This record gives sequence, structure tokens and C-alpha cells, in this order.
Amino acid sequence: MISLPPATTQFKGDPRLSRPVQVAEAIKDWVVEQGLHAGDRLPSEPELIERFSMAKGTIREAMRILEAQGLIKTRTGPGGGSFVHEVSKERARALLGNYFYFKNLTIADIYQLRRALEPELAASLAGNLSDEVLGQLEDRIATYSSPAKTVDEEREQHVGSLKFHALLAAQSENELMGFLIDFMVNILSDLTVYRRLYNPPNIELWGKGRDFQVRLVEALRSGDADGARQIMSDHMATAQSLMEVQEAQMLRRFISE
Amino acid sequence: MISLPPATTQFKGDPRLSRPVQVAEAIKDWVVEQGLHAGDRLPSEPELIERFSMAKGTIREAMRILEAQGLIKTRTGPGGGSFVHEVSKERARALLGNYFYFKNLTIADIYQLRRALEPELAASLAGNLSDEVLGQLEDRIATYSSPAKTVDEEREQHVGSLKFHALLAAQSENELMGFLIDFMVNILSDLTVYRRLYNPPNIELWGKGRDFQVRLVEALRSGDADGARQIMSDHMATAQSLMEVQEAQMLRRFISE
DNA sequence: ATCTATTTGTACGTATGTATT
DNA sequence: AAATACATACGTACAAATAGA
Repeated sequence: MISLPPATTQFKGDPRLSRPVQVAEAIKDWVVEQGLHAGDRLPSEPELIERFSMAKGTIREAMRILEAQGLIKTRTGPGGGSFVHEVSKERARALLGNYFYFKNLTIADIYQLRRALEPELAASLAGNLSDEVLGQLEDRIATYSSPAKTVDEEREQHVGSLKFHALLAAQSENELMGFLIDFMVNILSDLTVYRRLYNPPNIELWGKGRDFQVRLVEALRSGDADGARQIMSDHMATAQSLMEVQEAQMLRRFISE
Repeated sequence: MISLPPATTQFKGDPRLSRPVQVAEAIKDWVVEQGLHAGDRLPSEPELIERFSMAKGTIREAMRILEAQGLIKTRTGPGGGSFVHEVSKERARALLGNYFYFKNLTIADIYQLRRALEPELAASLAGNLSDEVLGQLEDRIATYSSPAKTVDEEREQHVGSLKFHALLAAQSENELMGFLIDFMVNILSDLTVYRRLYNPPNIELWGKGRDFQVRLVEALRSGDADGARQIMSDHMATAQSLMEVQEAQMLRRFISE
């Protein structure tokens, strides 16, 4: 059984903040203090009303704040309530995407990072992937093994090849690196799907892209870290040159989960 | 004058989502459609109640969601209301930090990224910094020019030297790169300040750190991109070896703005 | 399949706080 | 100083969802 919220005394938060924000912050602190984990139950609405001596609406606004940040999930019904929730990758992606909505990131910006990071990722994964994952990578490559005939098909293949990189990113033991590459890949994928980016396609060069990925899986399987790094590095350079002919400005919408 | 919210018809959102979330999403979409910018005013509370045919509480919860994501700010009083707000770096940092709270990132993870990115940053800034910024960098170095005598002083100097990197990050034309380095530097800074990390200090090696930074500013001023990259690369390697003797697990609290 | 208990979700009216003019 | 235009907070009543008997 989880003991009641913060203290037994009258709650007093930072008066510069609105009350819902004060409550939300207090609950966050309390979760950390109590060492709660994902799945653990927070006090019920009436309990929180009682503890903070605030109205139902105020408490509910606080819960919506925590929910918006991805830190809790709420269910109705018996056994329901609010539960600590591990912030999902999708939510984190969307929230970070909001920041860049106002920034105008360019494709060049993204590729500057991809060129710095993905070769490192490839090197650190060499020799560390299971046969299952290596198989999944090969399956992905197979889905775009034959040259695209239409622009739509080409677009679909491009999104598919980005999934190859997302799959690699998900294997990283470095969560920060993994998240970041996934984030960038998703932005590029969004651009390809939702906008008229990525035409005219350059069939010849994208063919090289497939080739790169085949050789990369080879190097990853054999544990050749330096080779994997080099192949990825070349691959990034090629992809960049293909993308950079496209429009520079991006993110004209909020990313959703 | 801004016309009313979404459409003139009865609002109908995704029924799988709670109503406040539906409203928040609808408002986001509407902001994008209308091409609203930071500072633009959203419809007043009564207007939104009218438009969505929902109760005040529901609308208010929706506004708290948008506020928690950093997308709006709300003011009371005449001329008050809710306004589109550019998501601040601090907010984005905190929201992304929540994601990693559950992940246990290690110092090694962070340095793997720093080693890949900061040399690139240094190279891209070489020859592109104003005298004013170069002066600020030198001022920073000056604050820890004399060796620290106590552990507390050493800690303070470490935080100061991290600010050097944050200052560099802020100069990047690549917002993604700048944000990311700033994010990592802030995590390391938090660790140094709030926890017992970073003892025993290694005075000799940190002395080298100062040296690196002096040489780096030199290279940045003279426009020597390759030199700057190399110096930063060496600097990162040294710093990593100093940090890695520390405990590996991090982020035992939620990052606040 | 229905009922019942539990817990959140929505509605609405009123009063209070706050900043502008 | 007073009036005005906003958001903020409170409290109650009722609706909807879900789990279990």
C-alpha cells in the first residue's frame, strides 16, 4: 500500500506557478521520493483533493499536465485511477518535435548529425547483433530489392529504407543515440510521406543505397566495426546528396504520436 | 482579427481520446492551419466553450495540456487569454529529460555522443564566431584559470567549464546539434551539482582541460576548422576518462526548467 | 447477460484573483 | 480609484466506463 501524497502538512507550492502546475510538480517529486516505478498507482482523485485541499477541477488539470508529459496514464472504472507511466518513445519524439516546429531545421542540419552518429552506431553494433535482428534487416532490404517503377513506389521504398535505419537505432545500447537517430529518421519519413518532397527520384543512386545496406549487414554480421563505420559513412554521404536537392525548410506541422 | 476555431460545424474528434486531448489536438491543428506564430492570441475561454460545445473544465484541461507541452502561455486580466508560445529550450530539455529518467543513461553513453558531435560543432564554428562571442569564451576560461583548492571549488569550476560548451552549442547554426549538446551538458551539470559525483578530482588532468579550451578559442578565431575539430576531439577523450571513473547510472530525478 | 460498485469524466454555476485602462 | 475583461478556483451533480459478482 502506498502512503498518502507529499507530507501530512498543508501543501504549499511555488506561488509564482498556477495551482495545477504546483500540484503536478509536487506529485512528480513525490513519485521520485517514493521511488515509484511504471505501473504504480497514484492516489485517487478524492485522495488528492483531500491531500492538497484543492478543488476537483484543479487536481484534474494537474493530472492532465502529467498525462501530457507522458508521465501518467489514467483509467476509469474499478481498479482504475492514475498510474505512473514510462514516457514512450513516441511521446518523447512528439514533444521534442514541437520544439523544432518553431526552429526551421533543414535537411542539411539533420544530415550533419546523421553523418556524425550513424557510422558510430554501425561500428558499435558490429558483432553484437543477434541472427534474428540480422535477419530482420535483410528482410527489410528485400522489400525494396527491385527498382521502383513509379514515384509513389519510390517514395514507399524510401520510407522502407528509413525503417532499416530505425531498426538499427533500436538495437543501440546507448538509449540517447538510439532515440536521436530514430527521431531524425522519423522526421525524414514524415517529410517523405506527408509532403511532396523527394522528387525527382534518382533511381541509379538509390540503387547504390540498397547495395550499401547489403554490405553493411555483411560487416555487422562478421563483426567488422571499422568496415561498418566506413560503409555507413559513405551511405550517409550519398543519401545526403540525394536529399539536399529537396527543399530546405521542414516541419510545417506538429508531430503526433 | 482571428476567425473562430476549427470549423463552423459541430466538433467531432477521435473518440478513443479523452475530450480534453481531442480539444488540444484540434487546437494544435488549427494553429498550424491558420499559420499562427508565437504571440498570436487563441480564442478566449468562453469562445472555445462555445465553439466546442464543452464545459469550462474540459476546455481548461485542454489548455493545461497545451501549456504543459510548452505550446501556449496564458495570462489573466484584460487583454489576457492564451497565446501561442514557442517551445522554450528549457521546456524541451525538461520534457526530453523525463523520457530518459526511465532509461538509465550512463556517462559513457553521453560521452559517446559528445565525442561524435562536439568536434563537428567546433569545426563548423571555426572562423564564424564574432569577437564578442570569442571574448565571452575567454571570459569563461578566465573564471577557472587558477587551480581549485577545495572539492567544492573544483566542482564549481567543472560546472563553469561545462558552460563553456553550452555557450559554444548556442552558437551552432544547426539547432538540432545545438540543442543536443546543450541537453547533454545540462545533464552532466546537474549530476555535478546535485549529486556527489566527481570526486576525487584530478587536478592535473583538469589543468589540461583549461589548456584545451585556450587552444580551441585560438583555432576558432583563426578559422582553423580541422585544428578546432582535433583539439575538441582530444578534449572530449580526456574529459571522458575523467568522468568514467564516476558512477554509471544517472538521472534519479525529473529535470525541471 | 445483467447488475452493482468503483473510479474517472463532464457539466455548470458561482465566486475570487489579477492586470489593464 | 474604479470599472472592466479576462483567467483561476471551488463545489456539487450527474454521466460514462470498467471490473467483478
